[in-house]
Order: sequence, then C-alpha cells, then structure tokens
Amino acid sequence: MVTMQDVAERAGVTKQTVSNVLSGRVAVRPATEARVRAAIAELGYVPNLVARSLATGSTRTVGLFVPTVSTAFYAEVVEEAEDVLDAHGYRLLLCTTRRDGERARRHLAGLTSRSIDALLIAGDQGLTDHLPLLSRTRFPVVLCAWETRAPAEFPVVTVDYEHGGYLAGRHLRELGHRNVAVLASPAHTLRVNGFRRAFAEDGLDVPAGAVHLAPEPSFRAGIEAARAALTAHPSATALFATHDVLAVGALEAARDAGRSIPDDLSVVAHDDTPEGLLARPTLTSVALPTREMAREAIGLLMRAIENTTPTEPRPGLLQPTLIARESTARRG
Amino acid sequence: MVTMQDVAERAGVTKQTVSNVLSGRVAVRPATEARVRAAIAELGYVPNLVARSLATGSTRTVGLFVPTVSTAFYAEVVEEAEDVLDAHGYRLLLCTTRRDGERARRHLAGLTSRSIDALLIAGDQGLTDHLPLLSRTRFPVVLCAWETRAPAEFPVVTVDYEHGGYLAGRHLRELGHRNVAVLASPAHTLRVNGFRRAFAEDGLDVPAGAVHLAPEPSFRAGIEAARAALTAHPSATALFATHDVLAVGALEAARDAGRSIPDDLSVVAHDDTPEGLLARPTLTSVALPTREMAREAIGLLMRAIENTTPTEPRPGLLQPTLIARESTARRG
DNA sequence: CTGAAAGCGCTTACAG
DNA sequence: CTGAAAGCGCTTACAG
Repeated sequence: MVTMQDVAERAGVTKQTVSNVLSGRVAVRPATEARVRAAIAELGYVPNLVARSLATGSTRTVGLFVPTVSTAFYAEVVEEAEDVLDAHGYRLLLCTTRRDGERARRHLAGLTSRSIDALLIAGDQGLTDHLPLLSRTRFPVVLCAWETRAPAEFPVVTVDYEHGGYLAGRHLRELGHRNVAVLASPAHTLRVNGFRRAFAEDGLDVPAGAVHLAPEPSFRAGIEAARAALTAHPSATALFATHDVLAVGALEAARDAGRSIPDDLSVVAHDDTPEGLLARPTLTSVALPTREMAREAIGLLMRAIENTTPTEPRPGLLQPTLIARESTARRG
Repeated sequence: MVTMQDVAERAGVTKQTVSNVLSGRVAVRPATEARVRAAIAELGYVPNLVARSLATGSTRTVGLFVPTVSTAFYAEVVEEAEDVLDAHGYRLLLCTTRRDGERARRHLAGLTSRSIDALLIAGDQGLTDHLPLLSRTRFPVVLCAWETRAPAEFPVVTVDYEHGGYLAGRHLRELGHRNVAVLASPAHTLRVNGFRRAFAEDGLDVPAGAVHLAPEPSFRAGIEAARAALTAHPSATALFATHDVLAVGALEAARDAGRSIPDDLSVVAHDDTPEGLLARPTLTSVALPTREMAREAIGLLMRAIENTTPTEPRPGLLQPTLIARESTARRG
C-alpha cells in the first residue's frame, strides 16, 4: 500500500510536509502543495486512519448502544444519530444489546480499548446495572431515551415520559371517561404515573388493580393483557396502553370481546409507531420527539469531544405530544 | 493511561513478554504469566486496540452497508450480522445509505482507509453505480439481498427473487385466478418476471399493461397503484403486490372500492413483513430467509478474512417460501 | 522461555 | 515555509 512516505518521495519533500498539506494546520507554499497533491493523485494515496488514530488519540468513531434496531423508534434513533455523525465526519460503531444484560456488559467492557471517541446509550433496558463499567472511561458518554433513574454522572437527553402518560390521561378525561384500565409494560411506570396524575387532577383514582402488566411489548402480550383487563373491568370505557403494539393487541382483543372501538371502548396508546397508523381504527397515541432527541444527544457528544469543556448543564426533557386519531371518542 | 510497558515494569519483565501472555502465541513460564496477569489486574490495563491494529493490520471491524434500518428486513439483516460478528469477536461499523447514491459513494470512498477488515453490502439501491470504487480494495467484499445484476467480481449471497414471484403466481393459479394485476416497485422486475412465468406455465399471459408501478414501497404508493389497477382492470380477481407494504395499501384501496378481501379480490404479497401480519385480513406473502442470508454472507466474509484462501465458489441462491394467510382465496 | 530491535504509518512540537 | 526527531502502543521475527 502507498504511504505518506511514498507520496513525499514522489513530490520531493518529506512526509511531514505531506502531513501538513493534508491537515492544513501548517501553511505550505502553493507550489509545494501542488506537487504534493499531484503525487497523492498519481499514487492514489489514502491516509491510513489507524495510524492517524494512534498518533492523535482520536478514531473519529462514536459508539451507539440500542436495545434493538427492529422497532421504528430505535431505527430512527440510529438513522438520526448517523446523520449527525456523518455531518461531523464521524463514523458509527453499532451495538444492539437485545435487552441482554450480559451481552451489554461484554460490549461495554470492550469499549475501553480506545476504539471510540464517545458513546451514546439509547434505552435503558438491561444496561443500568452495568453503567458503573463506564465510570472511569476517558471518553464522553451520553444517555438517551432513558426511562428509569439514570446515574447522575452522565448527561441524559430524554423524553418526559411522565408527561406522555399525563397527556394520554388528560385526553381520556376530556372525552369524559372516568372508568379506565391500563395495559403497561413493566418498564413504563413513569407513563402510568403520569396517566394517573391526569385523573387525580379531577379527583379520580386509577387503582393499582386497574393496571395490567404485559411482560413484553408485543402484539400477543397486548391481546392477553387486554383480555384480562376487559374481563376484570367490564365497565371500563377506555384503555390506556403504554405502547402502540400493546394497543394493537388490545384492538384485537376488544373485537373478540364484541366491543367496538371507539364507540364501546376508547383506546389511547403511547409512542405513535407506524403500526398504530396501520391499525384499524387508527390509534390515538402519544408521539415522541425521537429525531430531536437523537440529534440533541449526539450534538451534546460532539461538543463534548470537540470542546473538551466541562460537561454542559444537564439538558432538559423533550416533550411528547398527543395525536388524536380514530381509536378514542367521547364516552358514549 | 496504562500501557503494556507499565504492566511490564510492574511485573518485572519486558513488554514483549506481556504481549506474549496476552496473545498466547508464545508460551510463557507459568510463574511469569501469573505475575503479568496480576500486574494487568492491579493496574487495570486494557490493550490499546488502535495500536494493535496498526501493528497487525487488522481492526477486527466489519463494515455493513444497508439502505435503511427502518424496515423489518434490514433490521434483521443488521441484527443477524451483528450476532455472527460478535461470535467471531468482530465489531460492526454501520452505514445506512438511505438509497442515496451520493451518500453511498462518499462512505464507500472513506472505506479505503484501513479501518475495516471486510465489507458486507446489503441491498443494491443506489449502490450498483459506485461499486467500481471497491474494485481495488484490499479487504473482502460480499454482496447480499442483491436483486439486480451484480458485478461478477464480488460474491453475492441473495434470495431467488424470481422464484418468490413465481410462488406468488403459482399460488394464485392454484386458486383458479386467471385475470390478475400487479403492483410493483421499479426495482422488483425479477419478482414480476417470476410471477409471469407461473402464469405462462399455464399458457396465460400477464400483459405489461397489467403491471402498475409504485414509485416507492410505501402504504400511500400502494393505495395509488391499487386504485389505478382496480380502475384499469375491474375484472381482475387477484392482485400481486411485490411488497407487503404495497399490499397493505392495496387492502385499503380495495375497501374504498367496495371490494371485500379475499371474497371479491385476492391479494398476495412479497417479503412477509410484520405489517402483513398486523393487516386485516392478514396477508398471504412470500417469506424471505433473511437471517439465513445474513448469516451466510457474514460467514463468507469471516472465512475470507481468516483463511485468506482464494474466493469460494459463488454461493447459491436462498429459497423463499409462500405463507398462505387470509388475503387470498379460491376465485369466487 | 525471555529480551533487544525494528517497524506499523501517522502527527506533533521544534529547529532552522 | 520545510526538515529532522521523537513518539503514539502495540506486534513480529530473531537472538540468546
């Protein structure tokens, strides 16, 4: 392979001069620069980034941890993150943890090896326990899409999930619903809290018994949880599902139970995924500012890398919005 | 940061010895090894992978190009690829091209810089034109999920898309349909050819006029194309959509046109995505061996990296299968 | 089994 | 504005 030395010889200069024209850090006489550039072109020289990284200590690569890439939410996080990185000339090292703590731990441990300049961890599933591994790391770390309590040492760019739940609750309240049940993933306690707060504002209580846990965010789990909820609370006029896919399952279960939506039963969901738009009726859901979140998180990381300034003030929470569609209606 | 030299001093040996215990390539006396390992633990030494890469010429990183990560198909490719890489101790550098030729070109060009050991390119959208950039590359390249003609110089692991179309056609034929229309993405000519072949086997012709192009694989485009098809061919009893999401749009358009599925109109799709399972009626669709494909492609790459053997025989095509669900029925 | 030397291809001060 | 030197942290033959 052709090295900087080869280019230098061809151009009749030393390799430091070639380095100078490439980096632009030191001015080079135009005639010399022209000779160097010509030599680069003739030889088809491409700098060896590994060697550069060893010398500079920077790989221009950022690590991204996501639980999975096969949900619209994380797919968007990945693509938005990549766009911002690309704009800054950085590359993306991807790791999907699959909500597998051991896998996450192993990969986290492998990151100490100087191969990335910064790390973005999106989503807390299975990771929280292993975060201490990152405490002595020498590159900046930012957390995003974080729904549980995060260690104070890391900046976190996330959504106000509690408010998301609140919006869902307020929406049902505004439609006159008083008797409701909730289908929730175990990780979604913030959403449930917010939902409850909306009812509490009107002096209404959503009892713990009205919350039905769905072990995982899947269509099947949604059907099961909805079935249980509809059986336990036959008089409920509305359902809040903490995730769209759960709500799609609920739609199915409601159909099976002979309840028509939204006339006999309103369903409000959370996350506003494409599945919710495809569902019939289309789902009323709380939309997440996914791309803004990813953009802001990577932006924070870029500034941390480039400025080497002390950590910025803890960023604020991004606000979700409710999108009313066909699955909710005034209490009949 | 602590280097190999620090470990060596602490253990009272030279850094070569430390390197030897780490690599295991050269036997080290047990007592020495114990001292070295102790020093590593005490100092919390982690090898600098960049330095190792410069010395060895290998980064243990594989690049993966996908058009996007936000379809179930490519999400699966990414996750499966990552699993296999992980098992081999390799990392994943991800690049989503977004079907943007210029973006693909730029990233492809950036790959010559010694930062990856191999490259997997999944999906041909926007890339075919830029493949010559890879001709003089010094790392192995494998193509997968390739639906158009690929340059002969690269091994390609892909699906028999023509056969997929054939399966869809044969299915409709077996159900007695003779008068059909097709909704196709421009890139899906193989699928359409196969579909036609199934009809041709029975001496039936699917005229070019029966093929309606959908500019992009989206719900909206599916609606438009289906609308056009149903208007132009009111007597068609079945539709073949070359992609599930197109078919979901077709379902909607059929409903709007007062056609009930599958009684008045059968719809067979291709790709068997989660959207097809969520649709009502559920979609009959041709399923792709996605994970097998990704696994085989990365496997090929791993062997190419590690064996340095000449390129293997061109791998065969993987076979799709038809999954019959609710959207197709015997011609009424 | 262990150590001394050279080298991977770059960058970064530092002289001139 | 250009060149000589040292160094980034590792590995790889090669002696002993």
